[in-house]
Amino acid sequence: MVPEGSSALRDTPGQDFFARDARAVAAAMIGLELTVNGAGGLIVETEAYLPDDPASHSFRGPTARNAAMFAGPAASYVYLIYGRHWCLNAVCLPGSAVLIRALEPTAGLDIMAARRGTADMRKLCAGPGRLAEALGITRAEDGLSLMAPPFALRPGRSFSVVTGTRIGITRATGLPWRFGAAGSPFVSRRFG
DNA sequence: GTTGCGATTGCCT
DNA sequence: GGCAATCGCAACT
Repeated sequence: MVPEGSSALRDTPGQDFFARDARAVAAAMIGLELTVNGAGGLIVETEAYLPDDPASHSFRGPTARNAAMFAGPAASYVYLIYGRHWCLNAVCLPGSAVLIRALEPTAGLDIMAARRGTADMRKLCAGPGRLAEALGITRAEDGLSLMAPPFALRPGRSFSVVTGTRIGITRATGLPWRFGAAGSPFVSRRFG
């Protein structure tokens, strides 16, 4: 029996896994192992963004940038932030997505260290921009399915899930839509 | 056509 | 803790 409030998935996520409220998906993604061309790790931090959410890129409807957010469940949504960092999302129901914010590195450590220019495991994938850089994600991956190569998502480890407020946003602050693996040293910021 | 700014990071004090 | 970097997008004239 798995304790309530913890993550545990036995099977590889299918489209139905993503076709749910983004908050439920964000919590359920904690503990999954995500790799891109063999490099990646366990998801330890996520955030949910919804259609009627002022902080979401989809808030004002479809645009050129956010098209992937309306491409259907399990699509990736990759965007550039501050002119320098790529961020990876998992699309859920139309106009909603889960920002993948941090991984506990488990696979392809050498290539991720080379891409990041550091071997510090704690900083390899701690933050959405760092994670994308370590996995080699750019605009080229925008709109691709997370259920097919180069992506791979499969059961990893069960964690107790904690929540907090989303990071770095200026609108709709205060909502507890950030999810993390309790006690993980690989998150971008500690949970209060 | 122009302008303001962002779901971040790394370097500096 | 403060702040510059850097550019594509979307809002606005």
